[in-house]
Amino acid sequence: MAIEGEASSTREAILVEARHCFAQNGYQGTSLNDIAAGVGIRRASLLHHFHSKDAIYQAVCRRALSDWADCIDEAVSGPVGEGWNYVDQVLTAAVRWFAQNPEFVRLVRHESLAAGDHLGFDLGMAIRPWFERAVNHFDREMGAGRFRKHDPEQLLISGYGAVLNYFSDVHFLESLLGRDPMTEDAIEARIEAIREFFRAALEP
Amino acid sequence: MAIEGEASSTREAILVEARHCFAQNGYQGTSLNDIAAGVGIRRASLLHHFHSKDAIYQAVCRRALSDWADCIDEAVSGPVGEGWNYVDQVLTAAVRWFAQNPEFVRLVRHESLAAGDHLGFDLGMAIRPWFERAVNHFDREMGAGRFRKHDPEQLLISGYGAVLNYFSDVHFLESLLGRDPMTEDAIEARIEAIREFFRAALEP
DNA sequence: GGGTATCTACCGACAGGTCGGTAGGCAACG
DNA sequence: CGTTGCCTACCGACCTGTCGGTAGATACCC
Repeated sequence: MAIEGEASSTREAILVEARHCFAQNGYQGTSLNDIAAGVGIRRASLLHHFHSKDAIYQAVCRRALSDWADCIDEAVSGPVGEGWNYVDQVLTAAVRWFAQNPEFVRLVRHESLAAGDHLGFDLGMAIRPWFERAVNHFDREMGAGRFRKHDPEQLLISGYGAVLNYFSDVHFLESLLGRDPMTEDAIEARIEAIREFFRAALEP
Repeated sequence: MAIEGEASSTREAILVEARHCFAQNGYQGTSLNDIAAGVGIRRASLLHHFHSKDAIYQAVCRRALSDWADCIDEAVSGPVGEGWNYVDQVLTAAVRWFAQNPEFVRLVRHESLAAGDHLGFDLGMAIRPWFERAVNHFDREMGAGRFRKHDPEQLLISGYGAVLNYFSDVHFLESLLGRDPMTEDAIEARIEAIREFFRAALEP
């Protein structure tokens, strides 16, 4: 259920360890030896389960994306509400999920930074349906006067940046703030700040 | 003057090409051959000017950081103003500089994602003085009632994410939006959106 | 002639990937 | 029951290519 879990089969163990390595050091920064060592087998044995490094990476990405899709689907599963409370509910669920799955966030960041070479998947295309749905929702709400008028696309891009950055650049924040940004208290404070900030910008 | 400029000496050409490569593909994803090919010399000739890959990277980082410091120093060089206009002025200058120096942004992103291995420099420590200065400014302004009350640290972290992300994840945005996010019009729209969003959140 | 800048040639380390082979589980068959 | 054949999981040895870095020769320039 949780994306950062334990392993049963060797294949599972490989996926878990590979996600950890790729999230930590990116595709280029991870060697098959690193993954194999983490699992406790040799490199040749890795390639018995996956026929290439690329195949491992894509499996990791596919799994991560599907976990995330589950989170979003669950968050928006109920009836579409109106006004701040509904947006707040979805936003909070998403942020909380990111906080619990920092490896996913770092994987995404590495992927979207990797740029030209489409390694794992086209992240933009994958997210697009949710993005457009959210844009339409904001359009409706702003049109109905329940939110102040902003460009919904720009708003979502800002939110995406403000949220994901916190969990991907943990090391940077630690040295900037001089404290651990991933303690339970710090995360709760961050969630609260994001909510307040968006509420301030959105509520009429 | 501009960070993305041309070269006079070979050493300069190396720094320019290296910044381009490191920004595009990160430290691990850039080989000395890549840089040398871009400059038009052999790898061994690179190492005549810089005694190691690390030395090149650190020189690039030092230069980039100092260029950015110049931008900030200039933006806050005048007398410290009050209220939204002053913040708006500094914010706009910073965003505009990021828009003109996307390689700097990608360099920073790669660096803050690289995490454990302090390759170039401690970015958090380097930015800290400006960060604290900004926190104090917001504290004063909020205390004086000229801004709505927020946690200044959280506010700045949100802003940092909302701003930098746009220029670092260009490829992601291109496939998400289905259009080029770096055209002049798109950038102006982005700047406007960021200003409006922060104004909405800050102004009482 | 003494530097400076560039080159070719080379090195050891390590990358991803292949190959041949081994140990053990398991079902079929005499 | 024993043996035969097949399968999965794993391993060590090896391949090719690329990496960062070094050494020495050469060409040019003051």
